[in-house]
Amino acid sequence: MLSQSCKYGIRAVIYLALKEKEGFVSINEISKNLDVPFHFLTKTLQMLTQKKLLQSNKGPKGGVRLSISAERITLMEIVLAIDGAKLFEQCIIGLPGCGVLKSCPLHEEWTAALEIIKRTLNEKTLRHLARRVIDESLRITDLNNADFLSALD
Amino acid sequence: MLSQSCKYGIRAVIYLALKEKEGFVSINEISKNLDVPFHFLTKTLQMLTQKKLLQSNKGPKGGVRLSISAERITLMEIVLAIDGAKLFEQCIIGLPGCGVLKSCPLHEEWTAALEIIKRTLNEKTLRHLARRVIDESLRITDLNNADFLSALD
DNA sequence: CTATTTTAAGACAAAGGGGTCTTAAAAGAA
DNA sequence: TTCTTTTAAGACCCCTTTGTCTTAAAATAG
Repeated sequence: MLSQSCKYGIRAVIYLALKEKEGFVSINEISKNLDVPFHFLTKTLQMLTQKKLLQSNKGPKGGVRLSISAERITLMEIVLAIDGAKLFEQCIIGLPGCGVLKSCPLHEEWTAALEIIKRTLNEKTLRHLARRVIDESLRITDLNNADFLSALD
Repeated sequence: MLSQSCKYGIRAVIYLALKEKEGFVSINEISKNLDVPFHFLTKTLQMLTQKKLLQSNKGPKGGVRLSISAERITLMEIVLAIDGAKLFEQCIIGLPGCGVLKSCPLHEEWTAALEIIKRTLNEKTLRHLARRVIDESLRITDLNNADFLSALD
């Protein structure tokens, strides 16, 4: 469904949304708290930086941060930046031109499921998700957010 | 979403449902009509044979056929036989234990989309899909079914 | 029995994703 | 300036998926 890169990336930007007020956050901190491979995460976040969704700074006090407010970034923007649009364009059984030319026998149902997914990704902003993590104590880490959540503010 | 193997497999079993009355169909015929790599398809269909969804026979007049009537085989059975259940068990952002332990902030929406997909796969039988291909002239090949459809009966 | 047709099985190659490691470059701290 | 911290970039490896090819085994046809 989503690539590993994209999964890590989503969790990282929610993390950044949670720490929005703190400015630049080092990728090292993110990778440790989310238990995600450092260099691999670095590449993914680089993509987001190149697409202007993040800003980065080198050196001490450097790191990455959201380039605009968390409520103005949707999940769809993150997914498109990392995985591209192919997920939303492919026929479930791989027929080229399905939906344009004659469709496959699952086209209708697959389109309906995709619509839910697309709507969710378009509607949910990083602010929404960060708020859920705090208010409903949902999580973005393997175990518990407790360690870094308690240090928020 | 679905593996290439699974996509080929689904198209092949719909093909077999269309030719249900004709008994054993050679994999060579299927691979040519669907434009799918022969040896690769063979392995996938072998899996379906091992899981008793297909029957196979060697030699002249041999090939594969559905082991039971097309209306008694759901798409879900095909997908589970080829790709397994992992698609339905994984968290959209890869958190282990999501839904069991504390959930991720997308759990609710992802579950809803998955439900549509699961319901479709469980409800649609090979008979349904074959009928759609005929009645609504939908397709399971890259171009057009015309060549083998016209030779049905 | 022999030859042919077909699936079964397994070795192998190619490509991509995931992940690690090393080096470069930039920025701040001393 | 010099050292340290951090992102940037790229080489490299491993594993899985996809796909090809070869050989074996079974079944039919003659």
